[in-house]
This record gives sequence, structure tokens and C-alpha cells, in this order.
Amino acid sequence: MERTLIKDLKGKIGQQVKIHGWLQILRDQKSMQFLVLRDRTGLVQAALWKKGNPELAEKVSALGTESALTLIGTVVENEVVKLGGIEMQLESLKVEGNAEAPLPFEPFGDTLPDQDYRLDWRYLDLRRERNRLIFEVQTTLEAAMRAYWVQHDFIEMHSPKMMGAPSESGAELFEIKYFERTAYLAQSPQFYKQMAMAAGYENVFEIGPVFRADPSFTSRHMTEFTGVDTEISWIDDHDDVMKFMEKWLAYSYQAVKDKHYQQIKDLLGTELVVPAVPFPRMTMAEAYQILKRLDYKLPPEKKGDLDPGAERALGNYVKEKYGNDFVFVTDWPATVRPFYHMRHEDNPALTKSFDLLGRGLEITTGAQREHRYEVLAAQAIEKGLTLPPIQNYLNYFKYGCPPHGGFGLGLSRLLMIMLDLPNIREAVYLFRGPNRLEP
RNA sequence: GGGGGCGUGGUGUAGUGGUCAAACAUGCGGCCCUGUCAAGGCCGAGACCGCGGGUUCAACUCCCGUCGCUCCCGCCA
Repeated sequence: MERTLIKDLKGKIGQQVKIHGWLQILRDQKSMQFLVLRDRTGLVQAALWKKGNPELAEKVSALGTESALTLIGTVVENEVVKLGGIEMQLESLKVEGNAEAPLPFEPFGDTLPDQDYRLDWRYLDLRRERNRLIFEVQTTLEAAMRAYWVQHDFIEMHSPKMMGAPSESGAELFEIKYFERTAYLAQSPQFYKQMAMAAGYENVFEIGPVFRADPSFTSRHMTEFTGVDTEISWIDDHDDVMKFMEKWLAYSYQAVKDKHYQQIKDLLGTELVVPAVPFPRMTMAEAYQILKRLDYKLPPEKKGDLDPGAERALGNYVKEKYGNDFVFVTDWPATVRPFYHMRHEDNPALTKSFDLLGRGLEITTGAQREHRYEVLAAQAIEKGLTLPPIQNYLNYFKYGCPPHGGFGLGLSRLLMIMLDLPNIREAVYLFRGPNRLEP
């Protein structure tokens, strides 16, 4: 017999069906038993008169909640049943996996175990409907991003995650044993996607793992996360990158809204709004003026940078003033940006760079890159780097590299702000942090 | 790396010097109930209050140390 999904049972009144799922509730009474089975599409009640099948009733009595079951029975209409007005008359049962769940499940959401405990039992916590939804949304989101890139003739890259030499700063790299040498886990595909520019691929993207050996203990950091990266050739300046990015994001939001709007509202309590394009933009100088007006006190040592409180304040300001969850902050001082960000011709103290804040959280850094070998090398030296470790990278720009720029976005951070999740651990399948490598 | 908070049955909490050989909810086990539906009723098992030391006549409760978790800052996506 073929499997029927619970959402399709309404169309099978009077028929015998087979369903698979997890036992959410068992109500074992004197003469009757009621099982509530959950599959990925919903809940249904199955009923059994014990007298009619004592052997089956005994099997049912032995079940623990969250057992994995296959049920066979006849679907009947029954107005009395609060769960959809239908139920299944249980005829046979196959126990695929008996369980005694160490976690309370929905609808006991108000006594949810704490986060760390749920991470230990992640594979059970993920059974909760709202958690499944998060990854359905992620799937739709990534598919939409890819669709947009593909429509615009981007090439998908998969760059190596093991590197022979530390790039950029190097401080946040994980070292790994690589035969007789030391290798490093990639903390960004930055150099490789720029290499694709030198290779003439013009427009590329990559969705892949990124590793950061930062001992950060916050609700928005991970030591391994999924980076969403794009690089675009023949741009005039960083605004071209921003123009691409906002359309690409709005398109992806729209795809999520089309498919999951109601469920996101019902299960997560979040009203998904597709951001209006273009996103508000402000230069760092303008951001500082706004912060001053808002009376936000930025610590003096930040010198041209923002701190998380300032980002939240700007996010709120833009939301109120423009009704947008997103804002580009542009033209960051060279002192707080990496050496490969291009500087403004008329003001070399400022870079042609941007951050994208979503609901006051930094989710993206982007820039036009410096593609002129001599200038790039000079900027590296100015930042205190020595050239030999980055010579391979620098060489990309010796043989005719087009002007280009791009951005890197944290997938889980985007999901976090899109769904208004309180912690990035909710937005990632398996969390990796300084103190967590399991499960 | 710096700072704050927390650590009590399986889970979530209450208790903040003696009345706590620890309470409540939920889960679990048993019994009762011919249709339940966040079922209900009765009974029961389950924590020496993270660990070590100290103060005190007396510590779950105060102090010190330690471990764990968590949040914020730094760093970033």
C-alpha cells in the first residue's frame, strides 16, 4: 500500500490508508485508545476500540511518545473529532522505533527545555514543526538565490576549504594537520572568488562553509557557518554591487513569502515583509550624524567603526523613517577595512565599501576590490602585511583583472533576521561554537 | 580575551540562613473512566539542591575557588 500524507487524508474518506509518522500523544482509556500521529504535513487522530482488537490494543499500550510508527486504518468523517473532523480507525500498527522522548514536545512549547539541552538532543528538537519550517525556508531561500544568479549568468564556484598559507589577517584561522605540513581552514572564499574575476568568469557565486577561530560567545556568532558569496566584474563602483544585491535579496524574500508566508506567521509569529528596493543608503559620515542626533554614545576608540548598539540604533531609525528592515552603510574608513577594499579617488581615507544591516544586525560586508597590482600591494604593506604570503593572490592582478566587487553574507544571520529568531543557534542545522563540536 | 547572570527530581521552575530528610507544573509508572481531544480523577517512583573548601549553633540559601551554561562587549557574517 502506498503512503498517504496526513494532509491528504481528507480526500480519502472511507478508504483504507497507510500513514507514517511520530506518536505525539497517546490517550489510553479503559475501552478506547486515541493516538495522535504527526507527520511533516500535520496531525491526525487514530482511534481503536480495545475489545475489537485486544492484541493490537496491547501493542498500542506499550508505545512511548515520539515513537516512529506506521499505521494502517480506514479514514472516517467524525464531527466530534476536534482535529480536523476526521479520524482513522486503527487496523494495524508497525512500530518502527519505540521511544521515550527526553524532551517535551509541542504543544508544550511554554515549558521548552533550555537551549543547551535542546542542542544536545538536536535531532529530537528538530522534529518540532517550527524548526522544520526554518529549514524549509532556508531551502526555498537558497533555491531562489541560485535561481536569480543563474538567470543573470553567474557561475557557481566551489572553492577549496583547505589553504596552504594564512591569508588576510590569519589570526582567526583554524590550523589542521596536512600530512607533513600545516594547513588552514578557509575563513572566506574571498581570494578564490577574486581569482575567478582574473579568470574572466565575470560573475560568480558560492554557498559554502566558512571557518572562524574566534572565541565569540554571542547569540550571533559561530565558528563554522555557511557563507553566501558573490563577486561581479566590470563594475563602476560599489554601488553596482549594492544594486545587484538588493534586487537579489528582494527576489529571494519574495520567493520565501510566496511559499511560506502563512506558516511563518502561524508557527513563528513573524510577518514576513519583502523589503522595498532600493534599500536606504547612508555613508558612515551620515550614520555618525544620525547617531549623534539619536544621542547614541559610541565609544571614542571605535573611530569610524560601528558597534552592535549603534547598528541596532541605525536599524531602528531606518525602520521608523523608511519602513525598511535593511540599510546600506557605505564609505567606511580605510582604517577599519581590509587592504583589498578600493579607496575613493578623491578621498583615500575612505573605502568604496558597504555593510548591509538587517534589522540592525550586520549580515553582509561588501566592497569594490582594488584590482590594480601596484596599488593593492601598497595597501597591503600599509596595513602591515608582508607580501610573500599573499604573493599568489597578488599575482591574480598582474595579467589584466577587470574592476570588480562583491559581498559575503551569513546565511544563518539572514535567516535569523528574516524569521526574527532570537538566536543563531535556532537558524542553523547544527551549531558549532568554541565549546560545541557535538552532535 | 573582558564583564554580567544562572546552575534544585527526566524537563521547566519555586524556595535566598533554621518551619526544606525540599514545593509546584509537566513528563514517567499504576489504577479508575465506552469518544478522548492541552482529557479528567486517584495513587506512586524520581533531586542529598553542579563540584570543593570556608563562615555559622545551623547553608539549597552567605563567602572563596572551580567547572558548566548563558548573555553582553571585543571580533566579525
